[in-house]
Amino acid sequence: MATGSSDASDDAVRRESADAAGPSQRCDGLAAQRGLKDREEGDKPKTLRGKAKGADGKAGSSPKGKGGSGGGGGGELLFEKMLTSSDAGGPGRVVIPKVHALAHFPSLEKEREREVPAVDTAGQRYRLRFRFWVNNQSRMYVLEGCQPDEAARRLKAGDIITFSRGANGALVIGSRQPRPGEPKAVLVQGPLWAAVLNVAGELYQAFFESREAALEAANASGLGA
DNA sequence: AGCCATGCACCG
DNA sequence: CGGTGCATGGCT
Repeated sequence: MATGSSDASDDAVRRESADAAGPSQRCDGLAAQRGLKDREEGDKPKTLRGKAKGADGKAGSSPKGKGGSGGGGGGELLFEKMLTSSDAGGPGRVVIPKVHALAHFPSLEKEREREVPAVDTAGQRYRLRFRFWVNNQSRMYVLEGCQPDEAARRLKAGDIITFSRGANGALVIGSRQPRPGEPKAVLVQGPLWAAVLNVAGELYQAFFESREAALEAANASGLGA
């Protein structure tokens, strides 16, 4: 494969989808994000991968042993997801990315739905339903019954919901705010373009209102070419 | 080719 | 009229 060189430009510029009718929230400024590097299977800008272990998010490279977190104090982080407006808005249905659904939730090979007991970090217990919808020739996995938790935590689109496994194996739900500088792309509405910029040797992600502007900035920063 | 966000039709 | 389940479309 001869890809190689200018991968950056293609990967760097990606369009954010517009949410038809909504409060016109313009991004006139510049949202910067440091440290882009998650890249594994099907990763979406909206799906954040948890690499932080129990303590603060120190960017350490862990050699893949599962129990890395070891004693942390709270539980082993399974994955987290930034809530979309669909996740947070209505009936409390949270779409679970397939890879995580298959990895961390009970298999639905035979059942169409499965009850998943869960506890939040405050000790409140919830009864969630893990199920799937048929979509095209595949499946879409959804966690239902999240509304109480979303309400209790005042979760809105752009907030991050975390799924951990407690010591007893129970599913633990938590949430956190995106750290400053973390992409809140889901909150941005309207047709925007993003570019990865090289600013003084540090990588940033910036959003623009036109593809041209994004490309121009990318070129200027030295990553476009 | 596939995923997922979201709209919406249908059914209670 | 509200919610479930689905289909479509945008994006990777």
